[in-house]
Amino acid sequence: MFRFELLHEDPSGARLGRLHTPHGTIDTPCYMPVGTQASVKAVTQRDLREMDAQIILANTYHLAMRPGEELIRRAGGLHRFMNWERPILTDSGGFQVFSLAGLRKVEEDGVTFQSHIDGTRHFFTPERAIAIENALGADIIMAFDECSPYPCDEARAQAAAERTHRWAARCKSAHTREDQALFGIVQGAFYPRLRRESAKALTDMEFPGYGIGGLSVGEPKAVMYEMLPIVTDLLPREKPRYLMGVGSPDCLLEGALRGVDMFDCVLATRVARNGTALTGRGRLVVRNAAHAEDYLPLDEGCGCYACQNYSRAYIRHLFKAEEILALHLISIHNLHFLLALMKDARAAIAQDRFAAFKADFFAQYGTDGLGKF
RNA sequence: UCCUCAGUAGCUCAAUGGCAGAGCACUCGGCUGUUAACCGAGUUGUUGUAGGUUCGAGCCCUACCUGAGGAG
Repeated sequence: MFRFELLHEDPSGARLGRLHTPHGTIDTPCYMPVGTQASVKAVTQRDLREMDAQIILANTYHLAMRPGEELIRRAGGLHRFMNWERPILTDSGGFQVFSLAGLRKVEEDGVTFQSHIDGTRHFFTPERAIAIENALGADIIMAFDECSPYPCDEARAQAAAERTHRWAARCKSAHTREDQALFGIVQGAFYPRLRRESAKALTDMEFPGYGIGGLSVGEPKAVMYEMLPIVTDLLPREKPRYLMGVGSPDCLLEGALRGVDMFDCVLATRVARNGTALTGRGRLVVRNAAHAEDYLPLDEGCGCYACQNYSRAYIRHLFKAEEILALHLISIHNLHFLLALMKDARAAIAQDRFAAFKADFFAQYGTDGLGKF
């Protein structure tokens, strides 16, 4: 049921592909909006359909804590529960174990941690994570991994990567639904040797797709860009690669250039709620006083609902007045911006002009992939 | 006309006679597999006015100004 078609490779190294899932197809490279708790914050599923989002994310850890995977199973699965008939990908909760710094203990069998909601103690294992993901019913599910921090010494990074491999094998054994594609996750922190070993170990397990994890955890972008080709060169060409948690406009293009097919990121929706719009000319902090009487749309030439109907001055007013509509409008714009950017990127790849497309984008965006000229 | 109370940052208010502060507002910065409509930083003063006491006054004394309440 799950199939990846590699349609074309641009001279730059960027790939054009198509993912087939039980709930529809996804053109790659793609940006996936994040709906951690079965909701992409501040927008409706109708908004997501209108901006042509082909797939969204949800999170295993959050949904297991609340409302609980059994409730969602009884509700008919995640798609039906949240009224999203297109593909869904669930993250395993491995990253939450890493980011919820509060009481947690990582052992070979699994991870003991406290819920950030009510402090109750829980034990997640690879088997438990997969059981939850099976209950939720997403089209693509992620293996339960151990994400290393930055910086991280080599011995610790190696231990985490090797444990991630053993857990990946356990996830594969525990996985029961053939209509869900289970992706393994490459770790290895910032050590080329560990990244290569991780890519190889997971490739040997033959997953239908591969996540690249443990990046964008505080390291300089140059370091992330250095790690990417080391991994993508070793992963099987005909399988999709998903760079987890990455999604600033510049990183999307730099990632695609290095052979990444899928991205997800909370950045677009988070900065939106904090008053910043992503535009072709860089980030626009629309909450700033400079826009009090700025009657241009957030991004000139943008076709999104917010830009077609409202000015920066109005949206800034809404933001300063703490009107919830501000968060809705900027979120719609930012998501639309990244989805449209990837659509344009795909068109460029199809015509073998991705390198020029990227150069043109950065010339307008006012930065290179490292965040400055 | 008299009595009482109160005047401190844009607002609401702190500050045993000993470096004039907080919250909010405002300004700016940050945000990358969401513990985030969040976090951080910064600007703002003839302490109502004029005198006096004191080594030193936002604070004590005098007069005046303004506001609120009360009496007539």
